[in-house]
Amino acid sequence: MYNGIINKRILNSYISVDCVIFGYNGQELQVLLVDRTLTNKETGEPEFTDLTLTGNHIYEDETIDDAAYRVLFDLTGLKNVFLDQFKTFAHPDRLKKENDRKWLLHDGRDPNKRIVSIGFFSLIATQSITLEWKGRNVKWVSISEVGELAFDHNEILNEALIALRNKIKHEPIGFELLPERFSLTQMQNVYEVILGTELDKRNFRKKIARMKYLIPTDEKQTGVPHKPARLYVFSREVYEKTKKELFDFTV
Amino acid sequence: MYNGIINKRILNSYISVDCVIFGYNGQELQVLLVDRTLTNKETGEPEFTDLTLTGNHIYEDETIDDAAYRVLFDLTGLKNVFLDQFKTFAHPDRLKKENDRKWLLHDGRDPNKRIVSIGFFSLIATQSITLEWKGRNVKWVSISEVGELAFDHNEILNEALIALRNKIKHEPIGFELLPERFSLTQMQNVYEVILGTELDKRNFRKKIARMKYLIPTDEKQTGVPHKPARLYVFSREVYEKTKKELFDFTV
DNA sequence: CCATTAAGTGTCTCTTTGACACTAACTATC
DNA sequence: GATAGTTAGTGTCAAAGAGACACTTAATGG
Repeated sequence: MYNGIINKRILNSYISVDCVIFGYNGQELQVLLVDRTLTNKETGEPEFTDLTLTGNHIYEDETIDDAAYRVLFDLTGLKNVFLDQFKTFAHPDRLKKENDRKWLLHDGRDPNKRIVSIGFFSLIATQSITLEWKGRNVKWVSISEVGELAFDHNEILNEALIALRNKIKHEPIGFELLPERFSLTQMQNVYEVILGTELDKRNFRKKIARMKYLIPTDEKQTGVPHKPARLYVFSREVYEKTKKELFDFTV
Repeated sequence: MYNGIINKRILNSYISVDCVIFGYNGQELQVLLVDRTLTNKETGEPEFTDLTLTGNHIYEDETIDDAAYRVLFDLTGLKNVFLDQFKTFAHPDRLKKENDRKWLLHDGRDPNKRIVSIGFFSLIATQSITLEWKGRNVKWVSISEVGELAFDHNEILNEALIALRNKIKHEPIGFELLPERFSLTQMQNVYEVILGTELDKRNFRKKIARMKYLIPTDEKQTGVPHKPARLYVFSREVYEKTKKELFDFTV
């Protein structure tokens, strides 16, 4: 709602992108977080530690998408990554947590300066990366185990999850979290952890049998102590050909 | 894709909201545009004229949503308006059209300064407003008749349309474009013009008969030269109660 | 070779979709 | 006040999709 405003100075702000990077470890949906530890300049003792999403400022000559791809590339070394701009955050108080103020001061930044952040979410196959980012520690954290994050990053993460859930209901993006070749059980698990539902195996397979862009290969799992699953690949070409505007206005 | 960058100066920018305001005149989907005419300071002659979306800068103490509601309120006088933040635009060249440069110079603004714009779309019942906005001319233009707009506003409008089409497939927002009491035929027309499809009257009614939040009233149309239609109202309470997470991952 | 484990498969019922055509109720005009 | 014009409102059938449900198969490990 329109609540009125206090002063009429026009907001002039740095612009950053924040990327919510989702991964899947075979069991759970995870998110990649940066471990931020502030050491006291005099004593060298760690003063506080917490976790943030990964983000960076946008440069002057750069598009928003380029900035997001750059953040992802710096962090993961990957270039062709699924990325979706889902929402922009600019609440006047979004950097006002005590630790955040300390951190910004430590970085030489003005903790009273508002920063607008454009939120992206990304899906990556966790097998494909090694973690290192500008000397900071990054780690995978299961969605269910994410505690309090810096800034407004809990809000950004929640909105990203909502966007992800909505998107996966209508577009085939689950495979982005899986290796190039994957089994249908893996795919089903991805849907289950994202949507938080249990799905019936046979019904799930009936459903995706209609999706012609999931192509069975001759390959099977190896080294598993049970019947090995057939592996599938996602065909973007087939997908682009077969997708149509679907008319469902459910709800 | 990540194309590299030319300089590494951090983007510092004004932030604006741009609102794509959709309306419905009983026949077509329309959008509210501002007629921008630049008059030569010396001769008083109009130098050029074009159309823009409605937008404004965000103030320092204001949330993004507040700014968007403020823009809408200033333009329409309406306070409880459907509003949806759909995408943020900040391409480095987005203000680089010739007329835009002239316009910015005329306003005393730096035409080389990049401005980040947060895009919203809004649905309003056109009957409910009278048009006046800061002395400028605003007018309804049918979607099919929108020509070239200022800045990157064609792109913003296109993205807004995509967002609107996606949203109306899954959430009951069509009534936002209609008077408080509306007929089912009106509702069907709204879906048809937004989705660009023809719908079967009986099937449409079967479908929305399941939507318990469309409540028939005792009232009927008057003054129409044919059988008068029953009027319905949308019940937000019923909607909030009956909506559930639907599990459809079609496509 | 036996136990364990996950893969893979079919049927039935119920709901939803989509195609299709006539009667009802009001106004305007003659 | 009869008639023409116009849109409202309604039901059925066939095809497709959703959802519930249980057994056999193929690998490994001991």
